[in-house]
Amino acid sequence: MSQSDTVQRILDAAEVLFAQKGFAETSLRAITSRAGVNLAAVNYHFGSKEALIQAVFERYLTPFCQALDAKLEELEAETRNGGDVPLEKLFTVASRLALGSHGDEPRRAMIFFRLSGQAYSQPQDHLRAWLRDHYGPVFRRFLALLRRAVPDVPPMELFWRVHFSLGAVIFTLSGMESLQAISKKDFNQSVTAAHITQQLLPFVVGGIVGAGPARERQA
Amino acid sequence: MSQSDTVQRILDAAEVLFAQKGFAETSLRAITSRAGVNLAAVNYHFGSKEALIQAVFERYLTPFCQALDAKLEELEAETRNGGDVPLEKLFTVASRLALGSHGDEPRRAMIFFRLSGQAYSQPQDHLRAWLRDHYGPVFRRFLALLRRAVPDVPPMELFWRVHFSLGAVIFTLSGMESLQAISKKDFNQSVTAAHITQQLLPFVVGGIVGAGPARERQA
DNA sequence: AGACGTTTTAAACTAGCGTTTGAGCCACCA
DNA sequence: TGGTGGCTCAAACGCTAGTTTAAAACGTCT
Repeated sequence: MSQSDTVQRILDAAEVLFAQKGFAETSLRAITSRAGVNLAAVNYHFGSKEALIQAVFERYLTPFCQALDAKLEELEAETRNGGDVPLEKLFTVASRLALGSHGDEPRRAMIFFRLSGQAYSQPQDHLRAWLRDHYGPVFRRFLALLRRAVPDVPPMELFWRVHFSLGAVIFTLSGMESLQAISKKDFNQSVTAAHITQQLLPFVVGGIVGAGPARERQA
Repeated sequence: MSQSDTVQRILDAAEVLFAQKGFAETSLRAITSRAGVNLAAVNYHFGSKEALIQAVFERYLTPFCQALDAKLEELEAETRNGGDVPLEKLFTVASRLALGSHGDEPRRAMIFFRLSGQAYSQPQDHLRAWLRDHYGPVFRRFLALLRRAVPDVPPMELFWRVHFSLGAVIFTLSGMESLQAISKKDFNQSVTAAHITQQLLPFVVGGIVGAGPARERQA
C-alpha cells in the first residue's frame, strides 16, 4: 500500500480514547499504543495532537454534514411548490443521519456525541471556531427550514431552543452509560441507545414548540 | 483567625479557573498563583488536586441542595391536603434557588454550571458517583413531585426527559459566552443570562410535557 | 520567655507529557 | 544495482505537572 493504514488506526484509537477520557487526559502514548503504531507516527502524519483532534472531528463530521446537506436540499425542493416540512420530520431526518450515516452501528455516533460534549465544555476556542466555520452553513440551512416549520416561535427564541435541544441530545448521549446504569437500577429495565433517541424526539419537539402562550396544554 | 482564609482563597480561585479551562488544563500553580498562596498549600489543606475538585463542588452544592430540600419540603406540605404543585412552579423554584441561593450575583451559578458540564463530560467516575451519592436523595424528591405534576407522562419517560432538561440547562449555561457571541452576531442584540434562563423555562416545560399523543399542538 | 502545634515557604523530586531527532527500513524506479 | 523518498522506530529533549520535603514563621499557651 502506498498509503499505510497507520493514519486510520490512529484515528480509530484516538476517537475512542478521546471520547472515553477527554482530550487532555488522553496521551499520545495511549493512542499510539492502542493503535499499535509508533509514538512518533502522530506527529509525523498529523503534525500535532491538536491537528489530530481536528482530524478526528473531520472524519466524522464531513460525511455527516454532506449527507445532511443533501437531504435538506431534497426537502427544500419538495416544498418549493408550497407547504412546509413538518417539525418532526426535520428532526427525524437529522437523527437518522447522525445515527446511521456511517454504515456501522450507532455506537460510532454515541462516541461522537461524547466528543462533541467535550469539545463544547472545552475552552479550546479554536476547535469551536473551526467547527463553526466548517459546519455552520449546514446548521443555518437546517435552522431556516425549522423556522418555516414553527412560524409561531419568534426567531430568537427558536435559536435558543435549538441550542437547548442540542444540549439535551449531546448531554444525554455523552453520559449514556451512567444514565443507563441509573435507569436500570431505578426501573429494573435495560434501555438501548435507539430507545433513548426515540424518547428524545417528543421532548425536543415539545420543547421547540414551547409551553408559551402560543399553546395550551391538554388536561 | 484560627483557621486561615487560605482555604477559601484557594477554593475561590479554583472555582473560577476550573470553570474557565477545565480540571485537567488548570494547574495547581495557576490556582495558587491566582489565590496568592504558596503552591504547597493545596496539598497541605486538601490533600490532593482531586480532593480540591470535590471541595469546590461541595462548597457550592451543599447549600443549594439544603435550600432546595427545604423548599421541596414546604411544597410537599402545601399539597398535603390535596392538589399538586404545578410543573412551572417546580422549575421556577429550582431555577431561582440555583441562581440566587448564594447571595451573590448569578455569575456564581453560571460558573457552577460550567463546572457541572465538565464534571459530566469528564470520565472521572468517582466524581459522578460522589455527586450521585451526596445529592441523589434531593434529586429523587424533586422527581417525585414532578411525577405528580405530570401524571400523564410515564415514569420512565419522565426520568429521561428530566435528564434531557438537565442537559439543555447545563449545556447552554456552560457555553453561554460563545452562544451569546453567536446570538449577538446573528440578531444584533445582546442577551443577558437572566434572559436565557427565562427562555429555558417554556422549553423545559414543553419538553417535559412532550409532543406525544397525550397532547395536540395548536395550529 | 520558651516550647509546641499549625501553617507557610522555597526548593527539589518524580513522572509523564508533546515533540524532535537521526538512523534504519523497504518498496519503487532509473 | 544503486539510490531515492515515504515511512517506522527507539531514544532523547525540554517542559510542566502534582507532590513531597525540611526549614522557617507564626500564634498560643504555660
